[in-house]
Amino acid sequence: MNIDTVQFYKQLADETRLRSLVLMAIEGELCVCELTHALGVSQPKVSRHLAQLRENRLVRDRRAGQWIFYRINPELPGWAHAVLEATVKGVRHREPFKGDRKALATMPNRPDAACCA
Amino acid sequence: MNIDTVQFYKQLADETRLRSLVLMAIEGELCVCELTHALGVSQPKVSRHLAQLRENRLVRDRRAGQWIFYRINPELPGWAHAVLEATVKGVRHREPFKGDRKALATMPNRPDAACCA
DNA sequence: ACGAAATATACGTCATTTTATATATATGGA
DNA sequence: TCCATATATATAAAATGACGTATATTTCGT
Repeated sequence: MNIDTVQFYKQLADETRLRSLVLMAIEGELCVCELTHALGVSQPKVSRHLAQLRENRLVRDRRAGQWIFYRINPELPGWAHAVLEATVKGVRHREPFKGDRKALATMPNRPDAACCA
Repeated sequence: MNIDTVQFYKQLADETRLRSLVLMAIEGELCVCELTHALGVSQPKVSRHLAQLRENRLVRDRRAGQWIFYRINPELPGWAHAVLEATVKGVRHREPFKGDRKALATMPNRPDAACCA
């Protein structure tokens, strides 16, 4: 797959998008409400940033009933995957990324991506 | 070394800065006039972006006579180096990065970083 | 000390990006 | 059909970022 390098990095250059990407890279598919809860930001804010990630093809979405699950686009070029992997390794034990996973883990009534396929 | 992740990616999210970083990652130390020539942009533009990279500690500078040589900061955290390496591997054979190296190679009166130490 | 070359900074302006708030759309269940 | 939940979009204001042009600073050679 092809991708503009600067545009790719512009997507990583925002806290909301970066935290969403790191969380998806670690946890796999996540729906908007899970991301909203994990990051502790407003729903429109998450939604807008996810739309931007989708437009730039960093992520893909899938509707499952009332939920829409987002995941890292598996068709990203190899170097982009490598960049994301290196980032995750480097920052996953730092804040706010660490706290995001904790908040996600304690979320009540969490929809299960696997069961809604 | 410590670095803010979003701030790091903001530095990569601009064409002039990204081209400069990729060129430095491949060629090693470069002075402002070499970057100006290679990228084909104005001197103040290059200088301003290099200053920003220095302020965010992505690069270090070294004065050698009338020239100031910039290089990737070797003290960047490992994951940041990995990100840069992956990027270089992925984009070095694409434009404009490929052309930047060609323009640098054909630059007349190029100062030699090694001889000016 | 003076001029030339290399580099840095200041200023005003324009374009892009992000945000909050409000509202619209879509889905599922009663 | 009606309501609740999940998600998306519109709008306008605010913040941020990049740019060209002009000028300042530093260093070297004479």
